[in-house]
Amino acid sequence: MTVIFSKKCEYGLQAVLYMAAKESGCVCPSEEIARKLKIPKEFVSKILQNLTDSGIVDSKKGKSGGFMLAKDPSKIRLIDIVAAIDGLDIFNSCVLGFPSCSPDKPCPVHHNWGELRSKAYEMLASETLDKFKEKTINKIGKI
Amino acid sequence: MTVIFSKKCEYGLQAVLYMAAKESGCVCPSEEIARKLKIPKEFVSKILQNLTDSGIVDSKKGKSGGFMLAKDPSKIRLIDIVAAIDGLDIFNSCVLGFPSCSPDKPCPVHHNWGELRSKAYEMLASETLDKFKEKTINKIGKI
DNA sequence: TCAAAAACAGATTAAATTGTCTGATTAAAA
DNA sequence: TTTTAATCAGACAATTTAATCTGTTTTTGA
Ligand code: SF4
Ligand code: SF4
Repeated sequence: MTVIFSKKCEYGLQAVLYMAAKESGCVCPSEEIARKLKIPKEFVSKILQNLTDSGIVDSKKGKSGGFMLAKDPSKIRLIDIVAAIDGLDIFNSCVLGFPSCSPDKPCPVHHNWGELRSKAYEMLASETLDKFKEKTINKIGKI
Repeated sequence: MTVIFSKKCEYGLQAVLYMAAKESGCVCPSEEIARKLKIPKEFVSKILQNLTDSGIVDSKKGKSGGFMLAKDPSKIRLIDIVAAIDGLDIFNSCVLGFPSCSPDKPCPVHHNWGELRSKAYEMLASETLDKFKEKTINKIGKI
């Protein structure tokens, strides 16, 4: 059951939050991330490779290599990860699945849903990763 | 790309809204619903059979048969359809996909997301189908 | 009575998503 | 210099979801 984001996106968000909670610049191998978040290693590795292409994370090959954030946490928002993985189409789509949403043909829940979409976007766009550090540590456990 | 609900659920919601927009008690064959909503006939038929089992719609077999609402539109809420098809688990799940959500281990967006979930639930639970008639007609076209 | 049109049941296929594997390349450390 | 541990690329497998098909039963209306 999908809430909003694909598994790929959920794992990507979790992984990036995890990295942001560590000392800045420190290198995390995908094995560590997978173990801490209890998600498949190869999968998270693939996802982080994607995010590397998107310029959100950086990677270091070879022994004692791994992934790290490409920018300062204060420069990364959750919505950036969502945009890179799932895209931003959800924020223009209808909950009821009606095609061609337009203001002159509003669906039955248009007003409410439009507002919720905006709030959700705002939630993901207004704060940067550095704001989440403590809560991430509390949620995931010791880092 | 799933917004929140599965295709099954989206189609179910649309079909029920469609039926509620017609004169009460009138019979809609799945072919008509599929044509008007531009969704696969066999699929919507399956979904309405499910909703029949759930007691939300009723069916009439044989020639000039079809589906109809089992109760008065003022007795049906959108959340009832969601509950019957996708279930209500989304309203207890985390957007970030973290397991075991609990108040003492809130995830980084706990407060915001909790509020959005409640608002979404409210949107689907507070009004009954009869309130949506006009808007549905405007959205789907002449009925 | 009988042909047509519908729901219904259940099997099957198709597509998308999720997860795994293999091997190549790279770089650090022993 | 060689071993080890990592990313990376791309194929592959498994699972879930979406959609279709086949046939049966039921009912109406010609
Ligand atoms: S106008 Fe209606 S159909 Fe379009 S997104 Fe808003 S709620 Fe959905
Ligand atoms: S507490 Fe955190 S993890 Fe749990 S549902 Fe709320 S936001 Fe998600």
